[in-house]
Amino acid sequence: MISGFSMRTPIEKVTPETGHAKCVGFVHEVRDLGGLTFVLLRDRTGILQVTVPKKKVSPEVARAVREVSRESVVMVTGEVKPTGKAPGGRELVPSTFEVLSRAGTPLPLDVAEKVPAELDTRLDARFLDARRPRVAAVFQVRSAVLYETARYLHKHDFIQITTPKIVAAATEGGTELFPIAYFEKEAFLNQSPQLYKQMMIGAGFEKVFEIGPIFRAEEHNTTRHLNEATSIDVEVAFADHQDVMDLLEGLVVSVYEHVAATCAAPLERGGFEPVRVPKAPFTRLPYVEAIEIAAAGIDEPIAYGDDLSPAAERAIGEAMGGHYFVVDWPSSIRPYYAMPYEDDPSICKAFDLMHPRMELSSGAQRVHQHDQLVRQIAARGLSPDSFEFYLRPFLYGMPPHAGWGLGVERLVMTMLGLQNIREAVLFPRDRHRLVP
RNA sequence: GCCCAGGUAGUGUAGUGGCCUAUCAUGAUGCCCUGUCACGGCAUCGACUCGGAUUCAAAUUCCGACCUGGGCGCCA
Repeated sequence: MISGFSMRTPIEKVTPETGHAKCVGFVHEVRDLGGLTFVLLRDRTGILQVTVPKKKVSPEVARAVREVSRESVVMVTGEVKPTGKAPGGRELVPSTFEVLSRAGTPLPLDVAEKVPAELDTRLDARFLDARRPRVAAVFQVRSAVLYETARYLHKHDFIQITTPKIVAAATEGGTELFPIAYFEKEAFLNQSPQLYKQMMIGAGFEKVFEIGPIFRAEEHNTTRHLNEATSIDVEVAFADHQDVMDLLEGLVVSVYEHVAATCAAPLERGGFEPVRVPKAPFTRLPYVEAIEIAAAGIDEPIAYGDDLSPAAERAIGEAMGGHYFVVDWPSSIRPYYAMPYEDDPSICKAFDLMHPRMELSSGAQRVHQHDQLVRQIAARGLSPDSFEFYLRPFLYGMPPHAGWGLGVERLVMTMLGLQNIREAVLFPRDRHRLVP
């Protein structure tokens, strides 16, 4: 009878001194030498060698070991014995060996990874793929990133909010939205909490953040875009772009430090190098200097007023060698809500936080005066009437404010050197993938 | 959306008109093996995405569909 899982010993806690132990996990590998069989038992903390001398164990144990398949779930009890012949200097000799759930054969992919599997194959069988220590490490890091982000912001007196993901209209512009049926009305999945967090500035919350999903219906097909992503969104009242850049770089450094401090073991099991904590402050590179660096580094022409292409970002990233901000962007290529400089309205108080490989975050001081917002919307050829829902809070007292949005997947991806952003999501949604 | 490259056993691959009754590895199944740690040995199993065309002959060439990867655009 199965009982007492709470009494089991995590594999990383099994030492030569453990004595009697109960361990549970997956059968990572079976090596049958004839009279002697080695079963590698894996839980999320590591791998333990179970050594089975067939003539010295009970017939029931011998039969269970003979019949077990790779990746079956088993519970094993027995004596832990110190030995120099086994990994970790200890092995478990079973007195009971119970198969709790037998894995079918053949497996859709090789968890032990003697043969690699393509990402598409892996995502189709993500439940198996995630058993691999490398994949498990990614999501332990992602969890640590989210934990430290929330802790850091709470510690800085932020209020965590959650805002609707089902919205009535395209409010921010610049991207395609997913239409959905909302009873008798048409609705959309929200592209960004931008306007809601600004409303909470209008509500006097002063410092708000949200960690939540964002949806983009863009038909891109790259290693750095998702149609459903997770965004860390921050908005701060009585702050300018410099203030929120300081906050952002402090957060990024703190997140790296927390991952370095808490995820060393899973990263090592997963075959990752230890994370290297970036040094603050990050360079603040004016846009005009950025395009000069880009122009010198790439063949394609680049002019003032162009956005930075991926090739340009890589060229600048190579020159910068670490995280950096691009600041003082031309107002013409930033959204209507970015605050122009008072002395030169052709540039604005917007910024991007860059990792050498790609953009991580965008932010700005926002326009907080209703009249100015209306003018900037109109100047972009948009109709202020269709922004009524957005503009209304600005009529009744809106503090000056600034904020940013930071992509969780890109942060994890660049932190760990992942080649494809889909690796940083358990169940990614891209142009073609809707299941699992 | 545009462009490029692909689709061969469960997985990863080799194979550019006949030598393919399709390579190798891993896996699965059975047998042997008491110190493996990518265990080893023997045997067996298992695949050319779909439809059409060209040809005496197609995994291989052509057309279409579907699917996948990547670059760009857009975007974060």
